[in-house]
Amino acid sequence: MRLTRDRVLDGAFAILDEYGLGDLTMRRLAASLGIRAGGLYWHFADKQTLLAAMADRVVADLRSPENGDWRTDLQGLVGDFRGRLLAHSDGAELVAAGYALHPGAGEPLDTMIKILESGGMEAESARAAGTALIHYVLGHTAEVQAHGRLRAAGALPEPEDGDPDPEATFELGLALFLDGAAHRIG
Amino acid sequence: MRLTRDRVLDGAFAILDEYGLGDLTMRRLAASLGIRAGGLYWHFADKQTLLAAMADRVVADLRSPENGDWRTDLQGLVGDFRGRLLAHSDGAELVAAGYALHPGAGEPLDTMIKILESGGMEAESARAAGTALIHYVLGHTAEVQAHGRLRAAGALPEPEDGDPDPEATFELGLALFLDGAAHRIG
DNA sequence: ACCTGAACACCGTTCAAGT
DNA sequence: ACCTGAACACCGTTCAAGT
Repeated sequence: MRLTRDRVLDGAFAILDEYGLGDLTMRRLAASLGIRAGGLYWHFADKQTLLAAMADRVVADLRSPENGDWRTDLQGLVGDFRGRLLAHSDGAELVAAGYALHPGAGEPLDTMIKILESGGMEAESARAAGTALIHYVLGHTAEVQAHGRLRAAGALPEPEDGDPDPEATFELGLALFLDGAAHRIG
Repeated sequence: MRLTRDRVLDGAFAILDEYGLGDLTMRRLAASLGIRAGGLYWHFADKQTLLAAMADRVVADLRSPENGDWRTDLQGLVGDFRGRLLAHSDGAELVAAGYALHPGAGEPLDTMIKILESGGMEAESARAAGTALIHYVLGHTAEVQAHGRLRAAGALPEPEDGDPDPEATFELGLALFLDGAAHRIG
């Protein structure tokens, strides 16, 4: 059976989730699909385009809630966004890399801006706040996933009882951010 | 003359600043130093170790101000940190990559925590706040530098008059963050 | 101690040619 | 339209051997 862009992406995610971003090579992907590396270039212009398409799929169709309470809405969106990143190995790194290409990256930023504006925040502040929030989520999640990878490889010790829970740390940082936004809204 | 670790690092920064992180290869670096690629492995265990040493040098000896006003101190530290990243091409990406290895990365995080605690913030909140702030600075700066690189390569249009100034956006996001911290301090 | 020479096991990408 | 075969121009890393 001939391949489609979608089936190539399916194969790419299979390798990503089983072996990680570092082992996702064009030659390996091609082999897993039963073709030669050169054949992939009929479906995607280059590797960067393929990775961008993967990033797009990871964050596609994020729910854009409409409860009226901006804080709850934003919290829900961030949780959904973060959940998508965590659903794939190196998901945050993948999305962060694609993020540099098409600046806005559309999906999460625009919705965040809308939510903040609906809460009464001025346009330019809302853009800055949304950008900051996305950088925070991407950075924190990428670090969590990187540590998980290193730990699995034995390059990092197992977490001890004393050290901070990443989940709790994330929520604390998010709360801090939301407090800042609330202060700006007034 | 025989090489030292320091002179290898000098050569690495020369390539980084002139050609970018993507062109910083072991073979290219060796050639610029007048040796073969294999010779580099006497000075550094592998490329990752070399990059980590570069990242350490970028953020080495950050000033840790002590004015008493936590907000001014933190703003100064962040400005210094960000300045260091901007001083080298792809500086933010370099430091962010090294950041995943030794989690705390020492330098900026510990100082931030101290400043926040001196302002009266509880320990766990201070750690979360510092982590969030570093992710924000790294993420925002990496994006600014990536756009600069893409623009230089003609892959991104020149900035128009209407669109937001990255510097102003950064300051807005930082102010928002500081407001959140102030709220938590009470 | 510091580096060469040469190899090993890979990469991404291109492109004429096949079907 | 979709892919092969084969090449091009690279990578990081290892390691016996040289000086």
